[in-house]
Amino acid sequence: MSRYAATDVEARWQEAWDKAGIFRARRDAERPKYYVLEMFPYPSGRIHMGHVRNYTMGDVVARYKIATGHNVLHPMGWDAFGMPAENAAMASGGHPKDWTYANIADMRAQMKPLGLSIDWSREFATCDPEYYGQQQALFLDFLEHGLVYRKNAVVNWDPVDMTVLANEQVIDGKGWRSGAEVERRELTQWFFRISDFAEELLEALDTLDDWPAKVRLMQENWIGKSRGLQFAFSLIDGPEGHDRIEVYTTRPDTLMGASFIGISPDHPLAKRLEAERADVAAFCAQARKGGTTAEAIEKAEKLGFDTGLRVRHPFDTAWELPVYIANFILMDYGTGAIFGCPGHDQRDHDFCAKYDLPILDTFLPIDAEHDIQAAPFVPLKSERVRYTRLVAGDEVQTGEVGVNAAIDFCEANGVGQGVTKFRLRDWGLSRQRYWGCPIPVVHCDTCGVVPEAKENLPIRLPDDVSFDAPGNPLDRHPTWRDCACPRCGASARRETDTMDTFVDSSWYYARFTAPDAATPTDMAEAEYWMNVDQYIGGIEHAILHLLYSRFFARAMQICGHLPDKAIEPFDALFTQGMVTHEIYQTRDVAGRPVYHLPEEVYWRDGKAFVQAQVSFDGQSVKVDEDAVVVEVEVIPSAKMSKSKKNVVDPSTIIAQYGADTARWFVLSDSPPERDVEWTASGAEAAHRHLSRVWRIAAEIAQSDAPASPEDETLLREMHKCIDEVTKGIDSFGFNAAIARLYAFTNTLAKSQAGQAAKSTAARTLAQLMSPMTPHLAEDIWAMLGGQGLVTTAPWPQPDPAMLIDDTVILPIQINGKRRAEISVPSDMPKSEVEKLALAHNAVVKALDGAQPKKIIVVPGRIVNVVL
RNA sequence: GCCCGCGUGGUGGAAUGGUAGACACAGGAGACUUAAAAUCUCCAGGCCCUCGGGCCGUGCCGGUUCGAGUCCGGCCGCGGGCACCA
Repeated sequence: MSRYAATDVEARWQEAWDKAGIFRARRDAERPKYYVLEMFPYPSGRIHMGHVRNYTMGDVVARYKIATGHNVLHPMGWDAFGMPAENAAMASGGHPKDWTYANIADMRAQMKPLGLSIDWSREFATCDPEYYGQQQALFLDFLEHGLVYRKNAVVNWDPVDMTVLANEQVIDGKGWRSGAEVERRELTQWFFRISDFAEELLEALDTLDDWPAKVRLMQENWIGKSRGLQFAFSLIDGPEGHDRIEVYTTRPDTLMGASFIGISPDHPLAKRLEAERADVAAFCAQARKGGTTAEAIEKAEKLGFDTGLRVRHPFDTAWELPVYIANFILMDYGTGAIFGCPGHDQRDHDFCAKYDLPILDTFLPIDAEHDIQAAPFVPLKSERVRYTRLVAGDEVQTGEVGVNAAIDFCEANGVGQGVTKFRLRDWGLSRQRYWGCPIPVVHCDTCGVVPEAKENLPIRLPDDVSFDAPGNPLDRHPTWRDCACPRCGASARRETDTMDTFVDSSWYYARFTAPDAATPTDMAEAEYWMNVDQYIGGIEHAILHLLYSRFFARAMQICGHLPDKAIEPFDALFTQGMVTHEIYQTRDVAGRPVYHLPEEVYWRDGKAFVQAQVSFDGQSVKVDEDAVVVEVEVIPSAKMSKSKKNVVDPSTIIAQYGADTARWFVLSDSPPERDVEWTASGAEAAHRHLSRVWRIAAEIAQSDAPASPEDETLLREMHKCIDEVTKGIDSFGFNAAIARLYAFTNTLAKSQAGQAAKSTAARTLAQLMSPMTPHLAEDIWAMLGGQGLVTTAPWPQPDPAMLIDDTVILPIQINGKRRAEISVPSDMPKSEVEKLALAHNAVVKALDGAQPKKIIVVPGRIVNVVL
């Protein structure tokens, strides 16, 4: 008997599926539709194990849904714009477009051998002009509907590379590429009005029952709804036009503990003073320095500048408070001004200590001493406190009640009003980059900012650009900017900013429903295919991508590009874990880590070793055979990265074992939402198991064993397996489903049943395995005379009668501890079971003639005798 | 600082409040073989044992329950998200 030759077999079945066209999705009113989507990849050039895991999970779902009679849409595309392409161009002198399309071709070639049930006829890349042209059309529609606007905003500006940097690209206050000190600069940028949807995006989270609670919570926190009081302090002798300072607070119950007013360096009052006074200007310049990252902020010293101005406290006009400009106050949250309450806030306490301002309390612990001068008293909102001053009254109550009472009191006394604020800010989409979707607007001297005419779309990126100088190549292009004003026809300039790449990924799922449509979507197709029934991807996109997509779906619905039902585009979301791998590390003489490839490491007595590495001047030099052997430090469960030398290339694995092995392994060892560690032995074991299944099936195909009493037992096991595997796949319990398949394989291997029963069992096993290991399943199915393709064969149904055993083994507990067991017919009435249990030796012995206090019989489960 | 999640054998993990450790990895013993590979069989939480079994055991302490890995409260540890957010 020959062995299972995975690679040949897999290529053959992929061809068969292709020929049969079974993954081509077409509208069909007869069958229920099912849209399964995995987050599309960035075309870096190589697929990695994370991709394999992600797309395999999607494929399991897709194939299962095909087998259960659904009309499945399972598309694939490329998130193809972005900085790596430009960086590669700058480094090697190529063109981002060539680099990107070459990478797409490479990755597609690596992906196809996985045997995914993808409808490749729908494939597109976001850098295709056909795609980004439709994105430009969407932008124009958004503009018309007031969903996008232009305003000045403070950004991280790299003065050397001459571009805006995302917060993630600012490290220690310096640009990640140039190393230059990042400046906060005000630029005119385009923004999506996502904050207008804050309330709706928050409330709709409650409807997303099939999303992970964790993701919903993260979005909830990101949107950051808060309720507080907005009111004004009147300014004494302020500059003209500045007679009050508006502040927002979530703790109005601390209003009587105010010590100072703080305003942002970007506050209109600060700017006014800055224009008039050199000392203020110097301070503001100092305060604006440094990035806006968490890290930069953490290190920055809290600085204040006393403007000399004073305000009056709203509840006591004789009470005057100083106005400081402070570097820690943000202009784009609340009103850009705060009142400082040192008694109940650590930062304000530090600030007041530093600038010698009074520290007052407004409430204290109920039954403990607290020295407010030494430290602020910061209770939880739910903690009960003893109020000591006005506004919330002087009763004992929780902070939460105090806040509400304070808002009511202030409103009743004409001091401000209760307001709701959100942390969510509008989404700045302008990027000073070449490799992105051009923003389709024109700057005209007479007409101002004018939307491009739709018939001029797509506004294509020029191919002839150079990356030899910093800044945006579109800005430097000799002719690309020149155009005619769509409104007056005079010569005008194109906008050279491109869109944030998150825009590209915010609507691709909708485009897949009609990838060739002449408008962004085709409503008939969208009506049929939307929503995505199952979306699968990494938790790292829990906030930005998923929130942006939710916003985009709403915006597209408003513009008539999506049906009403699609405002929440993803019905179910699954976030899968990473594929990790051990790191093998030694150290050179300077103590710096040296990493070793898995194949350099060998194991003895559970310890890992490599040939010694000797280092001269930090250069690691490998010494020859008879050199010292060095024990390696093994760091488990690490993210795969080239620099740590712990990357496993899927293509290598597929060449060695076949795709089914890789697919089986990434699903088998851990629950899908958790990380899974890739191990060579695990992969080998997976391969060994698949070969075994094939061998068992091949033996069955050639056997002529007659029917036997064992048949019934085997078929009962089979139906239980169908039931459990089906439930496992339905609930994303792929690892549990696979464990069940292992168990059933063992049963089948040992069974003495006849050929007919075994053949049925093996064909069913092939069906149950087909979502995970489709090639092997087809091969077995064909070998055992299955009709057509196993991929399209109807999913097996468990026979309920076969799921119930005639007899069950019932454990008997005495006082909750397992002491014995009895075998009883599964339909035996409780009273009979009780009698049997009481008659059992162990029970009689334990009772010692006494009556039991209580007997609990859980049919089919357990008996508990309480003494 | 605020919010959330998770702690089960040597390892990954399984277990609608009902026999804890399924299934697998690594390990051990054996069969087949001249040998190896491949394959197959068996063992395997810990501690005792008169070989029937007994005691302990799901991070720690307590609670609810006939019964808790699972529910509740507190602690310890690890991981994740957010954060000059007023």
